[in-house]
Amino acid sequence: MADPKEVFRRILEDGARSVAPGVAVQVHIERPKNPEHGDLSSNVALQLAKSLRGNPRDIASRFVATTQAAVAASGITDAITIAGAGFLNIRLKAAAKASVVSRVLSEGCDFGRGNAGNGAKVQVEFVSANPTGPLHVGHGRQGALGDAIAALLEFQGYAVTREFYYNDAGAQIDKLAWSVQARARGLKPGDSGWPEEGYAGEYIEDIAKACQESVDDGAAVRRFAVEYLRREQDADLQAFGVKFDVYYLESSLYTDGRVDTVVRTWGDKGKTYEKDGALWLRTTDYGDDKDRVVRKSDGAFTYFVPDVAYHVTKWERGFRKVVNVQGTDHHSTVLRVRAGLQALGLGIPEGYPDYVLHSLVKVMRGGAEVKISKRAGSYVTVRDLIDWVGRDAVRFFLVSRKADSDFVFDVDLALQKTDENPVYYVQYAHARVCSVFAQWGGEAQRLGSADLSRLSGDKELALAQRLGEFPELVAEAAREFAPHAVAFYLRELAAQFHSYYNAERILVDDEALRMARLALCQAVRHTLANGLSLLGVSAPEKM
RNA sequence: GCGCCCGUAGCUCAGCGGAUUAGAGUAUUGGCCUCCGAAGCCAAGGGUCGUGGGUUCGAAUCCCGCCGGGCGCGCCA
Repeated sequence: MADPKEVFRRILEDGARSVAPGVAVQVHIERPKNPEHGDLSSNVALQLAKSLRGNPRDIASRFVATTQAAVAASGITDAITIAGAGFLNIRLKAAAKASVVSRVLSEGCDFGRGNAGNGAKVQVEFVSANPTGPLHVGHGRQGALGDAIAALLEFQGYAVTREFYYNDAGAQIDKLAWSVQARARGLKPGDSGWPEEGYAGEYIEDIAKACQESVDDGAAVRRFAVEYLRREQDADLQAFGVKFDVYYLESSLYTDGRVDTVVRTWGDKGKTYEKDGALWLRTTDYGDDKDRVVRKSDGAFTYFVPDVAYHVTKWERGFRKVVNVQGTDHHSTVLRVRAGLQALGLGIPEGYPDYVLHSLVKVMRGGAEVKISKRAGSYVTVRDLIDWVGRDAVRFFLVSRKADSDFVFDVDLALQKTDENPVYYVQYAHARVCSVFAQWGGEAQRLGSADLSRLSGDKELALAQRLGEFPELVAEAAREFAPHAVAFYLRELAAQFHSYYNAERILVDDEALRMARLALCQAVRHTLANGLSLLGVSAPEKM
């Protein structure tokens, strides 16, 4: 059976053409919060009231009259009823509610997959940490967010590339090399002769110890340190379950001439001018509050030039959709990069690329904020979090809030193995289903022929309806780059499942009923597993 | 000072291209283990949606002011 919601939508769309010919209206179908208002509801009559200048309830009754035959033929409900200001409500037949179960069983790990992307190339750039130290919790949030966004887009039919961009050449790399050299010479942070703004973390000493290069060979030390930290970051990312397809080096943009090309093109288009010994770009032409320096008076380019050159490569590589995941502390670069791209006149759209900016992560443990770690010095690392609470909890927690709200990571909560801990609560629901199947001992394939009309209780039908929301939910989460919606959904689904599981016995003697309930449980298991997989969290069979 | 973001139950947060009585979790209180996992379930209480205006038949949702908090405002990245 087709999705009841879509059936209802089509009936109302046809109804709208007849009630209000020539008026364009988007039919929204909602699931009312109040069960007295039925299972599905639409406010289309209220929407049309404005353009038709009519009473919403009169328009609603015209809808009821004109769709009567279609409703009767649809099989999903007995009648449309009018309520309140003019809402059109329907109560679904039990069979319509349960029908989603057979769909989930046949689609399995593909349940929820969509094809909005239709194979289009998308790039998600995230983490992009410079190789000057271990990854911090902010990188963790980016990793969890970016990877989940990438997974959501893949699930909607996009060809996704996960990319990591890093600066292997700038001033901060010089500082890194100096810090390692100073350590190798026996200096410690704060000693006289320690480089100004040098890196103080313990890892600097590790690098100094491991480095076989001559202390005086700055270039060699620098190369060694960058490689060392890249390896460390990769190990952390692997422990985090994040894999990148492309690592893009900022230095390559200089060596292949792309930076020069960008600056020259701006000049050719008359977008730059000299002032105070520097070269400036007219970013104010594109909404910036002041123009920006492109080439400093010492002859070096500012960071945002290679940034723009980098985004040109994204466009040239065929990515018409690009999502950059960054901290809100970088929000000023958004306008600048877009302005820089516009100034090149390459026909790149104004809003290119998309950004998801996330705010800061505060780590709490034992009622106090944790600000330092031994390894990194001044910040808590991703590795610290994984060591404390495990990868699944870190990934689930870090995507469970919308990106632009501050996040307090409660280490003690993440360690609890109780219902207070959302990730355990969701994983536990999955493990419970698996446990039923282990006791049943039958073959899951047989569930496809279960008679779903045996599902009749309020809880099981509500659970089935909840499953039916999953495809639309993930589609919207992908559109809005909002994986937190998936985390919320999973928590609600888990709660509903636990409630059902405690209220009803699954392995009843009545075989037909048992099979129907097992089919429902299996559908829940698939949906939980699919959702968790999008978030990069495992779905354990036992806990 | 300017720009962006946030302000919803004691706490942590959803909802915000307007629409039927504002949601979830947690905390609090009271129930539920001969029976598929009590790592669970059920029930109750708890909110002037920061604040003052405006638009609308209708605003947590859209617009403006104010208050409170975060981030950014470099010829740093």
